[in-house]
Amino acid sequence: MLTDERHQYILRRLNESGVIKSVDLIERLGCSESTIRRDLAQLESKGLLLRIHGGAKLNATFGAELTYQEKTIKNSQQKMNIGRYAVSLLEENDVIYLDAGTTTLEMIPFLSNLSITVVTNGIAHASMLAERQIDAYLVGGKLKHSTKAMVGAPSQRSLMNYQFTKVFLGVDSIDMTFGCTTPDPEEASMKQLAIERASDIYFLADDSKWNKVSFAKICDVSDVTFITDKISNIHQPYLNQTTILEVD
Amino acid sequence: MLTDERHQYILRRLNESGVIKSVDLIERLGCSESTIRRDLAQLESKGLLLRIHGGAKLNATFGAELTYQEKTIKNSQQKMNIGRYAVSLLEENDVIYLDAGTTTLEMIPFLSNLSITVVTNGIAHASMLAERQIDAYLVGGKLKHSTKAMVGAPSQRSLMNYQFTKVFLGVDSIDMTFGCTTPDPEEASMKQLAIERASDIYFLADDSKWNKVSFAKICDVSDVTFITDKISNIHQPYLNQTTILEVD
DNA sequence: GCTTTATTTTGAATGATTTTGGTTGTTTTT
DNA sequence: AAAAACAACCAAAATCATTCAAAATAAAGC
Repeated sequence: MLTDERHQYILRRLNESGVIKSVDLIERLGCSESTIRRDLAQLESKGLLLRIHGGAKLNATFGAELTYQEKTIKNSQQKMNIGRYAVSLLEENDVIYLDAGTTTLEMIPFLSNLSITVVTNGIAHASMLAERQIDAYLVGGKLKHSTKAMVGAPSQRSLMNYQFTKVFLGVDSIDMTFGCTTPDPEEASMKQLAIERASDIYFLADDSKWNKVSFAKICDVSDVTFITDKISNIHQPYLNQTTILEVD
Repeated sequence: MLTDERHQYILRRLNESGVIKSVDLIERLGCSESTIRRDLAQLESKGLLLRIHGGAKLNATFGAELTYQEKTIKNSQQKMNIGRYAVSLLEENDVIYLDAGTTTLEMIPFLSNLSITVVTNGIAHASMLAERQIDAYLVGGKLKHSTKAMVGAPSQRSLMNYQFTKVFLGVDSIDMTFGCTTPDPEEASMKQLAIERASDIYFLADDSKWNKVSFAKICDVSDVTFITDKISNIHQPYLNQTTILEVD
């Protein structure tokens, strides 16, 4: 990984979130503590960020927005944690399905050097997998512009050619009574089909997804396993009805 | 491989991803470290990129915001002309196949606002088509890392679901007696299959592709129509045996 | 046409420079 | 006081600029 790539990643991450931990950068970028420390020192000397104990934060000129940013930071760090945890569930020679979506995208940096095969319906996912030289198959079909995902009948037919050991899906909304839902019915169909093609189904969901309902139903909460954080926010009844893996 | 071909490839990769590693270029272009270094130095002196330790990045003045089209103007007038000409052949409601590869990529900027449907096996193509909100279908199958193209048996099966009005293909080498050839047999198979699925077949080829031979044969020169420039460089016998459209 | 002679391009070798990951011991936080 | 994070340093690795000879290409002459 190039120095400039790291710098850009750090700044991007910082801009969308406001704060970043060194340990997260070390793990996510896959380089040593020294390197990250040097990166942060260099960026600070250019006035692009302020170092704090344990990481760095945005230059204080944007002070007013900090509260909003602190929210988004959590989301993006959360997603990374969820991604890492999801990958830790994998075993040698697994064949997994990676649903299109930003949360599942966070799994890919952790997939390098594992002997697994990935099937996905996300263009961004495919591109990232190719760059990291991970064995991957892409589901064919109609390209959905807004999410760069493959959906529709041909995609579903294409998906039926495969059988998976584990399936990782993103989801928009989770509700105890209405189940898992998402705005686009065609995406919901794809997810349903994937669910039928493996026994281990994982939904990746940060805490913003809970207690909401969208248009199209995917499945009931009792059918799958959730990988999430902030289990404290989740209403008690969920815990009895579903399997929830908490990411620390 | 010609100097200009390398330069164009470097700039294209740069436009796609923003940064590029020297080692990647060495491996992909199959030439020595010195050559790549010289290339990068030359392109930097023209102000087309900025060298960084380990590779190069986009010139900040070009910025990420410049459209693909604008950047291409500086880089490769030739291929852009070929792309524009190819698009001028399209009619309302055409269903076309766009082969993966850098030359066919040049068609996409001109496709906006046409009511056509595109099928492709290139990840980069799909991404670009989605950004421009062009109706597109992606062929499923195995992802080839180096070219980000879909190849192999599942892709071929996937391709057989479609029928096209026009097919646009890239090609590595053209020779009057050996026909059209390309280094990877699997890519050759994909092209062959596409050829069978339409009556109007166009090969996009700048003048560096002529009078060369690669490993895997696609078809004879008499079977297809070529879109090219610099017709003066092309040996006379070609003109009798094939259809060649010259781009001005 | 063919051969010989410049010119350009390329790849390898050298040593200088930069980047990197680990180690040390110190400082900060809990 | 223990754990985590830190800065400073060092040696190994990667990348770099420079040089030079071989190879490929173009030009000139026959």
